[in-house]
Amino acid sequence: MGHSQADKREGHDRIVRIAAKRFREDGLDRLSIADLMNEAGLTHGGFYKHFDSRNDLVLQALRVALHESSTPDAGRSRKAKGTVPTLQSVVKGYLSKSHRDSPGAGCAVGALISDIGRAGSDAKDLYTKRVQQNLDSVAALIGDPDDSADRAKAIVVLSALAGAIGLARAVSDDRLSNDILCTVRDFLTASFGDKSVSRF
Amino acid sequence: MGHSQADKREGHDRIVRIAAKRFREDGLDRLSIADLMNEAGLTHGGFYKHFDSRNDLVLQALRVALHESSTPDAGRSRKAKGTVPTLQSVVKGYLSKSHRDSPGAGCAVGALISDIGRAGSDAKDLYTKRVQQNLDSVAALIGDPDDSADRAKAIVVLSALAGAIGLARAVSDDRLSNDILCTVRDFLTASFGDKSVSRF
DNA sequence: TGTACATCAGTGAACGCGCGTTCACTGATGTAC
DNA sequence: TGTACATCAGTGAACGCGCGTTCACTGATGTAC
Repeated sequence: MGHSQADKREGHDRIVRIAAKRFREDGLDRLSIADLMNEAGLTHGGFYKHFDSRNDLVLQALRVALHESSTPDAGRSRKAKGTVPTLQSVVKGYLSKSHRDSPGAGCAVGALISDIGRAGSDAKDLYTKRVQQNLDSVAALIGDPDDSADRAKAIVVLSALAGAIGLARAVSDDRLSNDILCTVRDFLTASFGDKSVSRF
Repeated sequence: MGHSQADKREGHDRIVRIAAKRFREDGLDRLSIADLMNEAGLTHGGFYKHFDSRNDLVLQALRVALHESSTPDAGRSRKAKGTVPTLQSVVKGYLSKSHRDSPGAGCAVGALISDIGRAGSDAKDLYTKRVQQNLDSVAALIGDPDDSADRAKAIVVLSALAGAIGLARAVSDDRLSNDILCTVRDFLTASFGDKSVSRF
């Protein structure tokens, strides 16, 4: 338990990273400061040496969660992360069982979709920027990010991805959950996967 | 403030309906029993004459929320509700601004998608049944609910609807929010709207 | 139809608990000389 | 290089508050005679 400046930065980062994970798993409301600090190996009193308030933490952790899960990477396997992403590889990773079962390490746009609708405007703004960036990335994978038809396709892809991962996580029937993952994955790769053969 | 059996039933229904609305607006965690009873015109102590516990309320209200928002109707305008639903009319209602802006009166599958993933198995089971029913309804609108290709299309439609309404609510940029609504609406009606010209 | 009585929906004070936040304190860190 | 001192990350008790839940009580309802 050091007291140096480097120790503080390290502790701060650890707290934020844990929160970024827990928020994606449990939503923005359920994580208590005592639990968080305990998980970080600290006591709850020190929290305010790092953050102005709980809401300050939410914003910082949300920023980190959104950052470490930029869509083209979220859910992709470690192996796939070294390679050049394609729409196929992104969709395959996003709608994988491992991504479904590890929301804390996955895409915050998908994991927090209902929560952000009820959150403050600062959180919504952060989220919105990430969605815009994701639309750009996906549009670039499909074709030309400046082409409005490709942007439209990207909107459809993002909506289908977010809806499918959410439904797959919500549903208690394993067969149905897997079915949602596979069906939407196959549909998106078939419809948008190949730049030259897009049917939309 | 009557004390008759009819009064009790009426009060019970009122409490559950208010909860069903508030849960869709604010999620399953934020509604307090005191607030709920107050909104129903009662005092908090009487709550346990109606429910075993808060979780009992959650389950009853979830059941009602899921029931009064079976997908083919959720979000459809009052005018449209009298007519025979088509995929077009359902999609149009679901991805309308009025549905986006009134989650408390809309589809619980969309409004609670993140929340149910973190809820208990009873809640997940109720939700899952509704999703299955919605898949059947949508598959019937597209073609044959027993045909696996039409079922696959229904899965895509439901995922896109849930993702689009969630994103449209989460995003703070009005232009983007409207764009998501319109783009996904146009895509779904163009791709699945006409039974004879489906391209998937 | 009228009376006596059991039931029970609704009331509001009270409970223990966990929450976010504050604060006086400790002791390692980093700096000035 | 060694010493004195200011800083400040981390500690843990304490705060007020709102939560879900319990309970003794009230008085209208519904029933038995």
